[in-house]
Amino acid sequence: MSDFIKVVIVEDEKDIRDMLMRLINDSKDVRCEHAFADCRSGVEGVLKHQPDVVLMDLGLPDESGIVGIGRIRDKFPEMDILVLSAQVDEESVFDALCAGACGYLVKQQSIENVVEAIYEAKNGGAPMSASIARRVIASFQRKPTKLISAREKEVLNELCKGKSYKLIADALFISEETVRRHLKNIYKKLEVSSKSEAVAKALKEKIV
Amino acid sequence: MSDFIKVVIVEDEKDIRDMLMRLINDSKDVRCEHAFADCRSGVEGVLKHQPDVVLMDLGLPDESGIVGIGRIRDKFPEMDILVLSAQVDEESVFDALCAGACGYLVKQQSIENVVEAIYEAKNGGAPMSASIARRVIASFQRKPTKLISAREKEVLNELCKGKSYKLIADALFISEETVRRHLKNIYKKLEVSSKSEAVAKALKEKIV
DNA sequence: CACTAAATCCCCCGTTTAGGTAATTGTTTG
DNA sequence: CAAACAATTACCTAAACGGGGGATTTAGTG
Repeated sequence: MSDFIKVVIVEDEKDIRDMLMRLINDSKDVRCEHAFADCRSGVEGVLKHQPDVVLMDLGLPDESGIVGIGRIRDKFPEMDILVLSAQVDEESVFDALCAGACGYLVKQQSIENVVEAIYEAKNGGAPMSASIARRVIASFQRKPTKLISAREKEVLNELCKGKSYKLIADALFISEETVRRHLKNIYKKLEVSSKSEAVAKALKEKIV
Repeated sequence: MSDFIKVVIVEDEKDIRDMLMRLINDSKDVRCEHAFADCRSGVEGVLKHQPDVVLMDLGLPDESGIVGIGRIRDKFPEMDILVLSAQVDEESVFDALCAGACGYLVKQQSIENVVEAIYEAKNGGAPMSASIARRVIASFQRKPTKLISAREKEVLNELCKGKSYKLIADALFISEETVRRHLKNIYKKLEVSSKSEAVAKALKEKIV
């Protein structure tokens, strides 16, 4: 067993791949001996060599790195997978994190810090480029929804606990009829037509 | 207008407060002239002095820093609020982020890096102690739920779109009766008894 | 002061849903 | 191979729900 942090790279651009390898192997405590240029062989290589950390690109020629992350995750849930991508769109970021990445580096911003990020990942952290981190945090924050009134929000809140009309009525000390009326208004405002739809929308849009 | 990043501290322990102030005022580009020892006066001070960054403790004598964060957020949504707390429990972390914090530093781990974190926050980042960052990221990942079968997961998926039995049946090319049956099983497994409850649970527990 | 919006309560009616019981067909797995 | 489980369909009933009316009170706003 070596003392090095073993790294595998999956990245299609040869220049970047080589640069990453050099950056890593010039640093102490980390070592990269295997790098792959597409997703399928990358995943295969990762499963075979079982590194401590994977550096994963997203825009790969054969299939998205995101599905690769999922595959690796299924086999080795403890492995640290760091995304290193040029893509900064909402969907790529969150899909990658949902798939199991433990960090997300934007190529343009953080490629020189990749070794530092590897240390951080091994240290139980979650290295992210600043802009990514901010967006991740922002995703927790409720967006201000003028549409729904305060009282309606309370009703919606109870609804999201899965309560029936009757239970909501009890919780808010109003009649079942009033709950029904609020729900009608909420449905109109959210453009939905059932409790489950309303709950789904409310939770996804972080209204509650 | 000064060129300094203006910082206000809200922290009840005098020793820490003083140390933070020294750390900040010994660094360049940042300056702290106001510090408060409880939440209410802290919020008041923040609203009055309108700093660029707020350093906020959570365990304050009068009320939780979390409500303070919310109050500040309501007035100045663009202000960067950094939590600096000893509390590392799940609830404190996520409540603080939901309330509007843009970063979370664990006192024991990151107090020396507080100035660095302030720079990072002003730079559009979201400074977090390593363990916090990892937990934030982990919260995106679907927890492996053996309980629900693959087919049931599909049904649950459609359910989370707010569909009726009939529409789910159409979407999955099965009879309404089968949908009903799946739902019954899902309800049992999730320990719920209605569509909205199931949707709420599925989305909150990230089953879908 | 009139107007509006929010919150409250009421009725009706048809549809949807939840829970019970039962049965058939594959697939997986010990 | 038998047992267990997943997926499928069926029927019945009472309760819950969604959409359609209408009404009152209070608070805020032009």
